[in-house]
Amino acid sequence: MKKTCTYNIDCNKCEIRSKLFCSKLEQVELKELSNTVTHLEFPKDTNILSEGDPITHIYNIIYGMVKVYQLKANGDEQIIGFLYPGDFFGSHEGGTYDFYTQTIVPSKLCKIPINDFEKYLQNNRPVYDDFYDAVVNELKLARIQINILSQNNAEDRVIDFFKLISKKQVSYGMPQSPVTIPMSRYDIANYLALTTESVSRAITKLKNKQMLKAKSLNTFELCL
Amino acid sequence: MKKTCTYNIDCNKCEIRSKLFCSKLEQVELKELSNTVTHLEFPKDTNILSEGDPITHIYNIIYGMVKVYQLKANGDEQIIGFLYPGDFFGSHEGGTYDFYTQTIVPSKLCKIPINDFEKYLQNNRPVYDDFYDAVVNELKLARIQINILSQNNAEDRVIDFFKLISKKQVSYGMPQSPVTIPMSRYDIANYLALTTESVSRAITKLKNKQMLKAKSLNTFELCL
DNA sequence: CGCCATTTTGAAGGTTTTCAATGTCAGTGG
DNA sequence: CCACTGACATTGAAAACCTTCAAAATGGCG
Repeated sequence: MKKTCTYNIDCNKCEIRSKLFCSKLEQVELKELSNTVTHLEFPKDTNILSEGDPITHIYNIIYGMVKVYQLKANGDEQIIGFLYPGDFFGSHEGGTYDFYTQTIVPSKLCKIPINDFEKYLQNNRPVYDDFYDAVVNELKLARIQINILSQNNAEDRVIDFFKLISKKQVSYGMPQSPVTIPMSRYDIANYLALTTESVSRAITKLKNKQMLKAKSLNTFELCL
Repeated sequence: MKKTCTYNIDCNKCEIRSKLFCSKLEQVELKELSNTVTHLEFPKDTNILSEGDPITHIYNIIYGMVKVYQLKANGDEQIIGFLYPGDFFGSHEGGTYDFYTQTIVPSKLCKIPINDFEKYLQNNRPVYDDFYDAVVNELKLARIQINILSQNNAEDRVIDFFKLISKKQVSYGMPQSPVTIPMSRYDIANYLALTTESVSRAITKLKNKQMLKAKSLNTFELCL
């Protein structure tokens, strides 16, 4: 699969608009926005942007999933979040992005030029408020990750990871269980600051304890 | 030492105003603010507010130091930050605070009623922008902590902690080194998700490696 | 000066990492 | 259609590191 672009978007028909700042825009603004956005389809494992790139766009996730990561001092990557449809990334970092993003499954993104976005931010207070709330939410998620990492027990971290994904699913209208894990064991391990082996062993133990039931390699019934 | 209150503040004479949103206020607003703020002096280890308390005030730190922590699912506390003079805490959580704060040394705080603060937020765009930047900065600090915690090596975490404090000192106009550590080994350990013993051993090793030179129990020359 | 809290040091035990090998699954080509 | 391949996941065993529990040392403060 190759990257495909779509122009002539009609934002009024957007399937995820209700979840985004766009829902706060006036009809006039929305019509205007339709002319500046691009829809992009990316295959799995596509880099969208890198730390240090000049900020040019805001990206909304229409479908698929994106991982966000930083590089640590030693050069290793550290995943700081997984983005679901309705999530966005790309702003509040000053002049350049301060993280990397990569699709982990085939994904469709909506790309808005930063200048247009800034305009709405300046002129439309509800948009600004919405955006502000999004940052606060990111902060909460970061602190949840801190709480997860502060447990030095692989099993507890993995349990928390499944709970986190379960909650994410609920907030995106999916069922609480079973949980679908599109990310690789490597990505889970990275997010939890463990090795893939430790994640694998923890999952095995949880299955033995009947706390997880594997429906497939990436789907689990939760009994936590 | 007991808590002492001061009224009749003159915000124009505030020693930390330049570091705070107040520097974005008009003279008229500042005069008005002077009538609503209170200055409070607290001894070491005083709880200022708890998770779940209704949001009533914004607190600015004039001098001293405050630790911010959350309670984990198991009831343990998890420190998520240390606040220096010029830092503030108390908003962007909805109706209630979602963390605990406690002084770790004798501290003087400036307490602003949330209603007054919200008014400036609504009416004065630079104040809002300033405040927004503060949240973004908190997010960056949270992600730094994630990067620290993702290293499963006590020595590396402790090194990063010293570097972090060193940077904090610089941004508050203090020298890069020596570093002064007002927090207890317990607090350091908690922030780093280690035990006090591990922190102590890591510091000993770093001293042996000449990477740290202890000038006193809480002051270290850095050679990192 | 002496007490008490905090910090440091010690030894044993437990968990994770590391390195290696095996197992599993999807996609490819014969 | 099936065997093969390569990426990913799981399992195994040894080593490394942190935690735990205990004891000694240090430093602040009355």
